[in-house]
Order: sequence, then C-alpha cells, then structure tokens
Amino acid sequence: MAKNLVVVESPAKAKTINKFLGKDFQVESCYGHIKDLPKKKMGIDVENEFKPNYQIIPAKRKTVKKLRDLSKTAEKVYLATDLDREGEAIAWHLSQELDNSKKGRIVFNQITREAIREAIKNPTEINLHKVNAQQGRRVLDRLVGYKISPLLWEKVKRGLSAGRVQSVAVRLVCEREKEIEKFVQKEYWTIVGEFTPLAKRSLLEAKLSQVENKLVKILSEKKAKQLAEKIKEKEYKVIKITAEKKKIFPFPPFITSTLQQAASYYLKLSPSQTMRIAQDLYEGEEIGNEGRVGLITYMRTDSVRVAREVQLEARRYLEKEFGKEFLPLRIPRYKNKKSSQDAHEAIRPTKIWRTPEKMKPYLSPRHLKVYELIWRRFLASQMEKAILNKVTVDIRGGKYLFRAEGKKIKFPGFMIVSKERYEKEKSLPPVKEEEKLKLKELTSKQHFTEVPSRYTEASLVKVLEEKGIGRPSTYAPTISTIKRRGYVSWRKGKLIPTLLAKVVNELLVKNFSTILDTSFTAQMEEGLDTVEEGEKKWTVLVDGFYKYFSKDLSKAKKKMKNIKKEGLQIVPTNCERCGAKMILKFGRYGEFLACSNYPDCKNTKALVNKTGIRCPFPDCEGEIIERTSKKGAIFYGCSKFPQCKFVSRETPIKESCPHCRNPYLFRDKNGFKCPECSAKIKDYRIEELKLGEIPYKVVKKRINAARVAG
DNA sequence: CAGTGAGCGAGCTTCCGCTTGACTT
Repeated sequence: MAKNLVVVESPAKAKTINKFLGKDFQVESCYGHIKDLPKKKMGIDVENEFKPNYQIIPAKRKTVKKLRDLSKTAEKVYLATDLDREGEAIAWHLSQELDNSKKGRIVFNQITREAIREAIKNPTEINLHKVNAQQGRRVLDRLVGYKISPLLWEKVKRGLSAGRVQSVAVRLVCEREKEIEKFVQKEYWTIVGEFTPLAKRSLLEAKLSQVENKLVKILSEKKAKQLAEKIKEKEYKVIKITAEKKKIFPFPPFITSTLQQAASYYLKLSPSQTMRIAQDLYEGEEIGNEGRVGLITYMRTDSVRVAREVQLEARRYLEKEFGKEFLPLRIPRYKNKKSSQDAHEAIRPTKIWRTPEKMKPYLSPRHLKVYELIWRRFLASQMEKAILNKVTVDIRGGKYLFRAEGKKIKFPGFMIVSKERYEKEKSLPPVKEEEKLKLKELTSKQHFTEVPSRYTEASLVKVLEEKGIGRPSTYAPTISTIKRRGYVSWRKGKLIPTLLAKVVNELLVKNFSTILDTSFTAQMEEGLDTVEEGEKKWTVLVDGFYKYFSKDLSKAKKKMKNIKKEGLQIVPTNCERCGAKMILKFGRYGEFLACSNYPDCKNTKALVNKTGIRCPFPDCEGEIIERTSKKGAIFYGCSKFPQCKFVSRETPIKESCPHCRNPYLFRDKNGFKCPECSAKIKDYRIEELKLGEIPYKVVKKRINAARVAG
C-alpha cells in the first residue's frame, strides 16, 4: 500500500518524526525554502502590483524532483513545514510543485508523539494571509537591497551592499564608535573609613555617604583632600542596621540570541561557532548503545516555551537530585517577546538525565561546554529563586554619615546549578545598633568613568534581537556579511567600523533615513501583521513603502555625493607630479590616496597607520605599522615586509622596556608587560595611544609603471 | 586556537530568510 508523505524543513526533524509515525508514513525534508526570487535580477514587476517571479532555487532542483516523484505515488501529502510566516510560504511553494490532489497543511510547535499525531488528525488549508505577509517581507527586502546596493557601486565602490538588516547593524557599530570618540574620561573620588569596634578586633570598612544630610559627590583630588582633612571626628556610633531580602530569579531557557551571548561571554565563542556546535548537538551524536540521538532541541528559535511534559520531567529530576525545596511551587512560565513567531520550543536538552558528566565521553571539549551551558541554563530555569540577605550599616559621627553594605546568600536555589546571575557574598563584622566605633583610618580612592565598550559579535546580536531586527537564522550570517563587505574590522573580539563603513553609513543615513532607523523593521512588522490578519493587501503595504522609497532613490541618484569620483579630502597632501590635491578613495585592496586630477594624472600612494615604533628584530631598519588582514582582523607588522616577517596581534605601546630595552610594550591588566623579557611593569605612567589618534600618514610612494599601449 | 600582508580607478557585484551538504545552477 502507498505511504503517506510528510514534508518538514529539517532532516533531523524528519528522522525524529519518522519514528513517531510508523510504517504508513514517509517523512522527508525540503531543507528550507525551495523557491525564491532570481539571484541575478530584481524579479519583481513593480508596474504590475509588484508581482514576484518565484523560481525553484537552482541548488534545490534535485530535492524538489525527489519530493515531486514521491508525491505522485503517495496516498496523501502532509505539508508539515514550520508554523511561522516563512514556513507557511514554504508550504505554499511545495503545494505548487508537488503532484498530488490530496494535500493537507499540518502544524505543531513541539516535537512530541502526542503533538504530531494530533496534527495529523487535523489537517487544514494553507493560510494565504500568512503567505502574503511573507511575500510582502520578501519583496520589500529585495527592493531595498537590490536598489540601494547598485547605487553604492556607482557612488562608492563596486561590490558593496545595503539592506534593511545589515545597514542598521553597521549603523549601530558606527554610532557606538562615535560615542567612544567623543567620550571624555572623568575622575571621581570616594572616601573610605576603617572603623574598629571598641570591644573586638575586627575591622569595618564604610564609605562616606552624607555630610550634613547631603549626598557626597567628589570630583577632584583637591576636593577629596579638603574633605578628608576636615573629618576630625573620631567617635562614631552605629545608628541604623537595615536588613532586606532580595529575590533573584533564574534566567529563562535559551533562545538563539541568548545562547550566542552566553557562549560568547563564558566560552569566548563567536555566534557562528556557537551555531555550528549547536547544530551538531541538534543533529545528534553516537551515544553508547542508544545510537545517534539529538541532544538538544532546535537551535534557531525565538521562543522560551517548554513542553509541559518536559517541565514535569525536570521537576521529577530536580526533586530526586536536590530535594523539594529547590522546586518552585508553581511551574514557571516565561514570557515571549511580542515579535516571537514561536514555531519552536526554547533551546533545551532533549533528555535531562543526559547530564554533562554522562555525555563527556561522547563529545569534544567545546561541544561538551556548550551542552553544559544549555543543560544548566534549562535546569536552573525550572528551579526555585535564590534569596539574598542584604545588610546596610549606617555609622554617624557629628555631621558625617558612613555606610557599609554586606550581602549573604540565604538560600541558593537555582544557583547550585547555574552560576549565571550569581552575586558575590560580602560579609561584615558583627555590629549592633547603638554600638560605638572608632575611626582608625581614612583613605581616599580615585575612580574613573569608563569609556563605552565596542560591540562584540554577540552584543551586537543582542541589540538587533531587542529591536526585532533580523531572525535567529540570520544573526550570525549578518555579522559575516558586514565583515565580508569590509564594513567592520575586529580586534580581540570587538567590532570596529572601517572608514568605508563610516562613509557609507553617513550617505545612507542622509539619503534613506527611514530605512536606516532602528524602528523601521518594527514598523514593517506591524504592517505585516495587518496583512496576516487579512486586513490589508500585501501589495498595498509594499506600495505605501515604495512610494516614498522610490522618491528617496531618485533623489539620491542625483544628489548623493560620488566618492568614487570626488574621493574624500581628509589628508592634506598635494600630488608631487602635478601639484593637485590628493584625495582618499576606496579600492579593491582598501583605502589609497589618488590624485584628484585622475584620469589625467594617475599618481597613487598607499595609506598606512604608523605607530612610530621601530621594528624589534635585530638589524631591521623597519617600523611597526598597523595592518588589516584580507579577512579584516587588525594586526601589527613590520614596514619592511616581506623582507622582515615581524608580526604581533596585540597593540604595541610606544615605550621601551626599562629592563631589556625592547622598543615597545603591551597593555597588561594592571599596567604593561614586555613581550621580550616578560617583565611586568606597573606604576609606569604611559600615555596610551587611543585608537583614532594614530594619524593617517603617507609612508610610501608608489610609482606607476607606464603602461605600454598595444 | 588560529593566526599573517605589499596590489588599487574593476572582472557585473547586491537583499533577507528558510535549511544543510558539496560535479551539476
């Protein structure tokens, strides 16, 4: 007898569902989208209600043929793609390409035997409103990307790109850099008193908090000294002890963005490395005599939802392992963001009893660490909150009020499983109210406000996710794209906008302010919601957008500055051949200086970031200069390359080592260290070269060989 | 734990969102 055909998106999912459905069913995978707009053309008929020209994706022809052949002989076809917008569109494309009169759409958002069987019993029709919302999204993105990108080829550099998601990502990186550039470090001071209880020997440290009932703020060393000298008072009294309980709740289970952040923070993995490893865990490993089993649920998700039966299983496990007091009374329910499409569960272990310890023999160290992160986060999310005891001690003497704060964990709750959200304990010596104290010593401490830090890949993903820009399947690829296009370089895991990014960003913000706004996607989503509700035609939505977009576009074509021709005038140099100004341009291999008289004068010069530090290699006359690898990583090398092969990944500081006379030092935690004799140098005042202060300087002249015609 | 380059005015580039293998478009 012919089997029923079930089509899902992922092959690992197909395998699992196959086990649930038995021999009357054949479950196959379509590997995501099967149809799309053509790659080399716009593929949208703007004049004719934006009619999209969907084609089978060339690389998917084989897959589609296989599914079509299977559908011909199948008893019935079930389209079981994901229940979100993209999944509905895939089902719609499949229904166009598969050959069977009995086609039904089925949906489920958790992969359990019950959920699948229930879905099979209740097939429905494809939701065309949802499909239309997807078409609106697809067409809008294509218009934005394929109209603005060619404009950048014309105005700035070939091969550049722009898009609803990537251009906002680049903008965020650029704006953070602006904040860093304009940041002015400010100092502030605190005064700390050491008190001794009269009876015992212990010491109590407390910070000066108020003078004459006014909060203390000290902004200079002078003020700190003046104030400290005024405090003549030696006799103090504990006037108040306040104890309060603080509840600390566990984090919800992981979704894609939070997994990427945690793996970045704790394991120093990039979002793409994290996803690669999570994919392996999802597809499964050979576990003892179990064969190949998936260790975690699907890793591209925006939902914190967990199947009820799994929560109950977790509670049984927790009660057995740790006891009843570690279970919350109520089964926790975490809330999704409004923008969540909720097609998959949260990222969690498929079986809780597969502890990291038990999985150790089967996993690589990295895989094990990511698994452990997921396992612990999930388990903790099902546990009781932690309770902290916070104590505040107020000490008064005359008009001066000092304050000390202590923290103690009263009940660890979820913290015995996960150290995330852990707070360090700080104990205070036992004192009583009314107790008399003596001020033994007074010290003032200098502090500085901290410069905002650059984005890491994961923290950029976090902001994108918060603003609803991009989807779980695109966070990591978006970062790769802006790297590949030369919009960001990176050093020690931090993203730095290139000059190219700053220039392109300024042009885009000026000419396409609506699309470059971080709220643009949210507004688009609102529109798509009305399409999904059937309240608006998708073509009307796109038309509303296209009306002003095409105006912006034609205006930009005329008015946008042409960097390709005019260049950037940031370096005041004249051409030594014809005397004209030299201007900066973006070439195939990065920035270079070109004569503004081009094409009459073809003189060019290279641009190099100098450090002013001589090369440390013996007998080398070179200088250390900043370089960027082909991929975009920043490093330091010798100007005499390739004769001299000196390289360093760390930023050298122009100050020679007092011990071995090496010409430069590296930053260290509390000062500097010498790479040669590994001496640690503290108390050594060195003005650090701030990024951006390194001036662009011309170090090399390049003579163009005359081209012989013919 | 992998990492690291000189060029240069163009070879036809580009979007976002699903999903994994990989002669094939």
